[in-house]
Amino acid sequence: MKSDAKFTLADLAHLAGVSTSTASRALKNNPLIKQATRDKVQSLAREHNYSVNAAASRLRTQKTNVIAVILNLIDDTEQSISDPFLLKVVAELNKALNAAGYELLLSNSFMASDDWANYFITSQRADGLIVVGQGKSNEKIDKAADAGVPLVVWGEPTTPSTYPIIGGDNRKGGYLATTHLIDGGCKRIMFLGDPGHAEMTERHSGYEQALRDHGIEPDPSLTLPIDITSQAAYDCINDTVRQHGLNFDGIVCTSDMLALGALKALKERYVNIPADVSIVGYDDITLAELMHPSITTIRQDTQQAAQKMVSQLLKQFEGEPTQSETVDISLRVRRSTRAEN
Amino acid sequence: MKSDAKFTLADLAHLAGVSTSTASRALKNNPLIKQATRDKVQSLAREHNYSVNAAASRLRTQKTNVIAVILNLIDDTEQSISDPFLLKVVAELNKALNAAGYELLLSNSFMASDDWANYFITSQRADGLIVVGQGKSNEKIDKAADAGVPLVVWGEPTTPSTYPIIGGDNRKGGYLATTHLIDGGCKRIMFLGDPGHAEMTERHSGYEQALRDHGIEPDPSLTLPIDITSQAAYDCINDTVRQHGLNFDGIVCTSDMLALGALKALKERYVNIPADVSIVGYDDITLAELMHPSITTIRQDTQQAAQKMVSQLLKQFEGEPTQSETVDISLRVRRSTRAEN
DNA sequence: GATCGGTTTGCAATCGATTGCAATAGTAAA
DNA sequence: TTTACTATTGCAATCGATTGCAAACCGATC
Repeated sequence: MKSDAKFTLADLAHLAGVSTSTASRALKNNPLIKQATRDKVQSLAREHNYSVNAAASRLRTQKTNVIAVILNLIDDTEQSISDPFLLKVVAELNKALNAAGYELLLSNSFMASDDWANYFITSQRADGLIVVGQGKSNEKIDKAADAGVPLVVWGEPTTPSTYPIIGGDNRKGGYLATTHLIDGGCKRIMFLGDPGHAEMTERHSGYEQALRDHGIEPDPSLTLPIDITSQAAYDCINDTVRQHGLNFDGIVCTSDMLALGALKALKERYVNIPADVSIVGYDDITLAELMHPSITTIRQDTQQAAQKMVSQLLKQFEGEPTQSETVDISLRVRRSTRAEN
Repeated sequence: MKSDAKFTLADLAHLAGVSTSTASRALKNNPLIKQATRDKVQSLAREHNYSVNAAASRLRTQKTNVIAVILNLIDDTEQSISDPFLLKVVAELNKALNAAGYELLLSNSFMASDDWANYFITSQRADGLIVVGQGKSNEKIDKAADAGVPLVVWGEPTTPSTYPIIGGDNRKGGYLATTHLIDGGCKRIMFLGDPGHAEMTERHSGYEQALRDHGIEPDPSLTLPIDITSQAAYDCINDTVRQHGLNFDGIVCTSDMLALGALKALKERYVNIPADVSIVGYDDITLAELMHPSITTIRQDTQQAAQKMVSQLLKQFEGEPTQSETVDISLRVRRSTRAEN
């Protein structure tokens, strides 16, 4: 179409026969401006494909309308990047942010400099941060928060913090999963996850609580600390079975990806799921339902999560107080666990 | 830490006892400036956590160093957003872009206005676009390209276009997959995919070619057009088997997600994979290996893809000519297909 | 000491939109 | 016709960094 020299507000104003101030106000429907003038300017703008220069606008208003979303990956595990759950969260965030008039700048903890406050905020690249995943240390997050950066985290909501943390009720999740296995008749239930994560620690507490509530003393040897990748789960199950035989009849996994890895290892050994071993996953990724058997799991409402995160972030812009919040979780019973006895 | 009023280049320059011009040049290691001055300014900058105001810089230089990545989803299928493959591509793009000094603004075809040129480029939100997925119509892409937007697409590379398209050799992929099934003894091979996609059409051509090359006349009734979601594949296989029985012994799927859906449907009917029916997927997502049986698939090198896309985009900034490119693909043989006869 | 070539630095304009405040137009009342 | 307001509009400064061009500086040479 057209690709003339750039068409600025000044040009538009000139065409409309008004000043740039009027044009600017007219474009944003400022009631100071007469309706007729507004209509005229707006239609000319449309006609000439005018669009506000974001750089100039940001400079002047000191507002970017951009939120940086940081995937706070643990190591260079790569794997974590392919966890569908994280990406579902990002997709939902994208939606929620757009609905609120913000754009999403994607980043991750390897890429971004360590000084988030400076890199994103001081430099006016974004107005706030959403950190997906607490990681094993809160150092960078705390540093940014201390510097006054508007900030929300997806993680374990009960973690003491100066910023709001949104997440599922992980203790309850662990409890639900474990109880479900017990109800299905499991006696020796394994826990698979990375205790370095606050979320996982909580799930583990729920797990132990459930056992005790049902008169089972937790056996520490059944808690296996591993990275949250399916490969790690696969290897871990293989090792365990090789060394101790099938000394468990249920597994609580801290993510569906782990469940998939465990499932694979067991199937290859012709262990019947769920008859011999029942498995519960976490997150309810799409794949959970597609597996054979489909995987019983704890679903976290990612849409609600995204909305809460965005809302808590916006509150900070308004100077309102914020707080950590819990999103709904629920047990999705499928075929990888036995029906209640 | 500190949260004084903002610290600008002027402040920095003042501290260093130089002008802003000198300070600006010193920061970017401009050889015009004496080394000693550069060092001084730079160390002061570090000391005071100075960081360039991106908005101001962008306004002045007319360069944002941001690339918008648009997930060009078909409908509001939602599903497509959860396809791990697309997200893997985005992750790789993020890496490649960062390496080239760019940031990634994430968007999708529902969110962004229809006028990409205006919304992203004219408004100085980004310097260029990377569109992931051709979608069923090239309308928006063509429109943006016509407007002179630097642009790269992930799609079918042989599509005639004025912009570079990066993608696997889809015809070859379809051919490889089909040939592999034939080699394994399959006689009646089904093709599952959405013919609305240019990529899928090519894969289908490869499929037909392979059949003919092996003396099999393609049976049109074995080509089933479906949306690219596992649910669609699941339903489709169920319908087919219900209506016609198991009138096929191999399936070429245009994505691993489809393969998963098909696999599930067949397993539920106690069809033995691969003995009764062999399945080949496409994309080699992480899950492909974790399934039981693991899924034979066509792997597309996403890292290479991302690098090529970024490189083709940068070329446009340099005014150099560009061209569509093909990325490596390869057959990953796993357990969902029979060994060669 | 004046001149010259090269090295460093600073001046001032510029990118485009926004907004506080002043100015003008418009209307009704006096 | 003035006055008194109110409804509209415009002026000009501002956001912070960048850069073409001119100026200042430096040591060396004549």
